[in-house]
Parts: sequence; C-alpha cells; structure tokens
Amino acid sequence: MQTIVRSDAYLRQKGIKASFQRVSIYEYLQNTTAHPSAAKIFADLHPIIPSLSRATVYNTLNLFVERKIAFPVQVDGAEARFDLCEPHHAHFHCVVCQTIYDIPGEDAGVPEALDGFEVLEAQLHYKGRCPQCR
Amino acid sequence: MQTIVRSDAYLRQKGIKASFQRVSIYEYLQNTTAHPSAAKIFADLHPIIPSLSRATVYNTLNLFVERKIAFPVQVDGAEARFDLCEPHHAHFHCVVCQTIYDIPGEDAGVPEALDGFEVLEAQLHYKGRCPQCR
DNA sequence: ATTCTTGCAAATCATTTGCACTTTA
DNA sequence: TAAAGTGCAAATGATTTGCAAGAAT
Repeated sequence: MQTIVRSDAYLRQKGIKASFQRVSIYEYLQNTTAHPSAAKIFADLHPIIPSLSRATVYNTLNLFVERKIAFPVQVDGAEARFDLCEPHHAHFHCVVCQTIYDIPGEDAGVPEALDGFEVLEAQLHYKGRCPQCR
Repeated sequence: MQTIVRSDAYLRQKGIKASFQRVSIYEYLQNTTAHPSAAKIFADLHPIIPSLSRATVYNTLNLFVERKIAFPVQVDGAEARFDLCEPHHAHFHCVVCQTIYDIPGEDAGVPEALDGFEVLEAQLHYKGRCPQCR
C-alpha cells in the first residue's frame, strides 16, 4: 500500500525505525484534524491493533515530539493533545465541545528579536466558543 | 497592616470570602514574578502557615482562576503555573532554567473576529533560552 | 445556627518506568 | 543476530474528592 510505504520512508528519513505501531500512529495523526489525546489515539487504534499498549502510544508520541514530527497542544489542566508539525498556525480551543481547531491564517509568527532571548518556538492559542457552540 | 486590608477588600469585591489562606496565597502571587506552581506556593507558604494543606492551595487557585483573578500558564507536560490576571502580555518560557518571563510589550491581542468563533482569551507563548541560559 | 472553608487521607488521572519478550534492520 | 521497540504491570506525580472538624456571618 503506497501510503504505508510513504509514511514508512518519512519516519526512516527522520531517523526513526518504522515499526507497525509507529507508522499506524503517524498515519492516524495524518488522517485527523481532531488533535487527539494519547488516550483517544489508543482508544481508536487498540481495536485495530489489539496488542497495542498505552506505553507504546506515549513512547511514540514522545519520540515524534522530540524529532519535531509532532507537537503537543496543552489545554488547561487537561491531557496533552497532538498535532503533526505543519507550517505555523494558531489553535482555537472551544471550551464547550473541547474541539481544537487549526487557524491557518493567524500565525504565531516566530521570533522578532526579543532582545537577549533566543526564541525557539512561538504558539498562539485562542480560547472561546466555536460556531457550533455559541 | 494595609496590604492585608487591601487584598482582603479586593477578594471580597470579587465575591470571595477572604480567609487567611486565600489572602496569603493572593499576596504571595502579588509579590512574585516567578509564576509559581501549586507545589511551589505550598512549599513556600507551608513553613509560615503550618496548617496549610495542599488541597487548600489547589482549591484557592481554582477559585482564583474561575473568578478571573489568576490564570494558569501551561508549560509542556508539566504542572500548571500561576499568574495574576494583568493586562494582556505574552509569556516566555526558558527551556533551560524553567523560568517563565512576562513579555509586556508583546500582546496576545485578543480577538480580531475569527469569523464565527467567539474568542474569549488569547495567549501568546514563546519558548526558548533566556539571556542567562544562552 | 447555618453556611462556607479547611485539612487530611484516599482516590483518580495522565504519564512514565522496569523488565522480559519480540521485532526490525 | 545485535540493537531497538513493545507490552504489561507497577510506580509516579499532579490534582481532586469525601468527609469530619473549624471558622465566619
């Protein structure tokens, strides 16, 4: 299957051994816009890969974050939710339905020199109610 | 003591009963720029108020957040850290020393209409290395 | 007196870890 | 086959909860 081969190659190119579990998690992230939590990823993938363990989901996500393949979106005191790294965009978190939207127009626009500070990342995070929940 | 009276009145005006614990935590937050975690607040206040319990620190912080007196700053997968609500400003999180700086110039600039979305809050969060840690 | 707050200990939830087993390159 | 990844279960850490006792109005 082409997709598998491609994800496979992509991970390998990032210096990551492309296990079935890792490829599955990577493709799961590719095919959703829901910014799923580790628990959600596990819940959805476990029926398909019955041997999958929570620890592997966490290990894999941590690895992806470390290698800049994915990054965590922190919402309040809740569990981390994950997004593939893509061109800078802001996030909108609906406090009613808990959906996290990508806001592609708004750019967190990384570093204007903050005089003395070395800026590695910038995140712009909105919170409010989405069109469905107003 | 004047300060006590003032914090007292401020909390009451926000509809909060001004217990000794709450006033202490409020003033602790007023007198620091360190964006302390609940654990840090407890560690620093416990020697002064030996009866203070962790639960009260958490209860109080949650109450402050609910009443918009304080808000949590989420850093990676770590514990929440707290800041008094003040005119919008960005945060800079040093990944080396874990200090969180207020960046008053940079404004998360709340809501330009996001077409259909009702924006209640906007946060701008930088990550990198601070002048001491570069 | 009634109502709200506190403190303690136990509970919960997300995440991590240790270790024996399995898979990948 | 060597090196790295996986799964399980137990451990950890942050935060919450239930409840009895204490303080404020």
